[in-house]
Amino acid sequence: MNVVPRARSVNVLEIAKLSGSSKSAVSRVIQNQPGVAPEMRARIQHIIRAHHFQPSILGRALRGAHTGVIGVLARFMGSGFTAEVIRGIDDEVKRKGSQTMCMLAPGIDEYIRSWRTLVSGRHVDGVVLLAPPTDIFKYPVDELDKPVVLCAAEPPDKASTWKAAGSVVLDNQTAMKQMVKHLLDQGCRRLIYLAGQPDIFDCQERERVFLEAAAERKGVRASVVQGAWTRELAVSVVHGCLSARKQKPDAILCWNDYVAMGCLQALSELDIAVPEKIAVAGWDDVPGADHLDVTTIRLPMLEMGWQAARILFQKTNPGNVGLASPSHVSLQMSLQIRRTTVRRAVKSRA
Amino acid sequence: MNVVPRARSVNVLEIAKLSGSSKSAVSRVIQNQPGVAPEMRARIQHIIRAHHFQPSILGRALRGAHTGVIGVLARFMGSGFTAEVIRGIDDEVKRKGSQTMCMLAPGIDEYIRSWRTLVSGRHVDGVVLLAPPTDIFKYPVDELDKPVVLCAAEPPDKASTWKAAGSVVLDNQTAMKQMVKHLLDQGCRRLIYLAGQPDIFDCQERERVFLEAAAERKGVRASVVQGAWTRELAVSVVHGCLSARKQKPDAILCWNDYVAMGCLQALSELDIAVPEKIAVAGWDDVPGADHLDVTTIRLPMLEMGWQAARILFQKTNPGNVGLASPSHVSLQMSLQIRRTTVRRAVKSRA
DNA sequence: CTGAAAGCGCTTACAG
DNA sequence: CTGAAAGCGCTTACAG
Repeated sequence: MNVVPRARSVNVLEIAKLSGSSKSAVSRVIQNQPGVAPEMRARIQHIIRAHHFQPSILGRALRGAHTGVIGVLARFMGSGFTAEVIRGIDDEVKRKGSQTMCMLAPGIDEYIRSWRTLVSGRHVDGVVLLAPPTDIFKYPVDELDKPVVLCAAEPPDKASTWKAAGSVVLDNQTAMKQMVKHLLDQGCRRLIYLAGQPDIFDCQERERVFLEAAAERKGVRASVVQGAWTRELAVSVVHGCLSARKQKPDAILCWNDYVAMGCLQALSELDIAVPEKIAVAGWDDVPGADHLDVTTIRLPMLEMGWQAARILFQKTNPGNVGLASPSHVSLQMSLQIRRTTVRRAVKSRA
Repeated sequence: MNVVPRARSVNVLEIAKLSGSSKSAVSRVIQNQPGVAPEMRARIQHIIRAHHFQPSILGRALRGAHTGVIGVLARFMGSGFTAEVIRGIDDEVKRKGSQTMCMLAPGIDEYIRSWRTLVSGRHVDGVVLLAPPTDIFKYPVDELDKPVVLCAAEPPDKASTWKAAGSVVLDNQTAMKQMVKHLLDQGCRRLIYLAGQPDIFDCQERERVFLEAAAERKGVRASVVQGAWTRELAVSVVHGCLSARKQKPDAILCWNDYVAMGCLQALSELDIAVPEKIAVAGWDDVPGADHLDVTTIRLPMLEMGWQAARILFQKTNPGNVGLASPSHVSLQMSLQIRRTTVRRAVKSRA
């Protein structure tokens, strides 16, 4: 196959020739390094601008230098969560003059592969792992030479090679306690939790703290139901769940808002009054959840992204000593009380 | 700054040494090219597997060869549209054994910059431009050496340098005609269209075909209202719009479903019955639109992504002559009739 | 301050 | 079939 002659854009050598200097000088100017006479520096800068010259990231990357590109690895695009956190990361990355590159990798094998593509290919200065599959922690991280920040996940073993990674996590425990307290305050005593996929860190943690929070109060029955991962699955799971149990639950807490929608649909089909007979709550506060008046937990998705990018930059440029800000952040979520759980007299809706 | 000694992973030269051959042979094996003795080929393959060797995309890219990476440029992550189309692209790209890299670039300048990062950096074999700002067509495309496929956009001038680009567009005209016909069938005669951002191709086109479709029937008043780009803006725009007009509209068509939610909220605050007084329709069929029972237009987002990736591969590998499939595709959308527009007796909801 | 040279990891004519 | 060599675009010791 003959190689198509490529419309070559200008490169360092040409800039050097045009300015009557050398590649070295041009490179130093590009990076704002000393060692170039002021007049020559000005001349080179002029030529660079005149030709809209942008140094190739490839050459730079191959050489092992900074690329000005930050990688983000995510599993799914389906949820608003991924999209919104990426937006937060990108905000902050752009503010620093860098660019974001995202890759999608649902399964653990693809995840590892994409990670290698990004990192060992030296495309990027660092990587944000966004809600990685929990199996990721079985792989060592230290053989990789680029900084890593975890988003919505934490290594199980603090002593592992992962301890060098930064992290931004959600305080699931506090939020779940608030949620459970609210449901109990509404008079609910038989709680069901429709849990999410088991290979997601937040899902695991929420399931656990749900049971813990419910166990703190006497006379409360709490159980976890698996399999309702999507809205469609939730419909049939709720149907099955309610027909199988003698004693109906009086509250169903869902791992996300879409599942809550499926739950509401099933209850509507069964003619079960919400919230009178069964209270329903979701998680995430997706767009539309307020319009549907579903009680939920609001996630600070944008801030999660900002923090992740901030920490990554801190690791990427250790030069900026200054006031070292934390590399591990835990963010609070906020309970949004709406119609689907308010059973008491005081239905205060601001 | 001293360079941290990087944990070098194995490279072509090492594989060559280990197998007792040369870089050339290894490279040929990697690419399944002829010119290597069967036994040597087997030996090299064995070593490659044993060391989990993955050739660096950088070296390959720098040399101008295929990288197995497809670039996607998008403006926003906010809407489900972007996320879902990317998912479709990624599906198809993975099926071909390649990987997807996405970049976000809201404004035209960032868009151009990211495009150059992707293409002139030779990171990618080709690029999908997802709902680009319409200003993009002012920039020539032929100086770039990588294939391009447009998603949800078409160059205004078929004779421009853009004619080499593939495209997947939505048939806005047909869908809009169906929507307007449906509203007229429901007895509506005074239509308002809440239009989207003017630098988006689909928004421009839908605005135009809305007026065309309404003009086809006598006795129909149709007007376009600008500024209701988001759900929040929609609330105040609808308030303003209804207080300003003597004759109220009897149907409000919104450029997307979130805006329709804002519209419904405003009407609810004004105690205006939907659909009896005013019918409301959205566009996109986002998750939750069915639960809210909003009439809308469903977009084949996943298929849009599949098609874009298919066309791009066709351009990337012109070798696969076979049956050349089309490089320009127009996809149909489907009208979803729901509660917010059904004013006639026959309220058939399947 | 200045620039020639080596090298990052690959692929591809080219000569043997 | 086989391998040495050049080169993609950059950065960085190194010598002047």
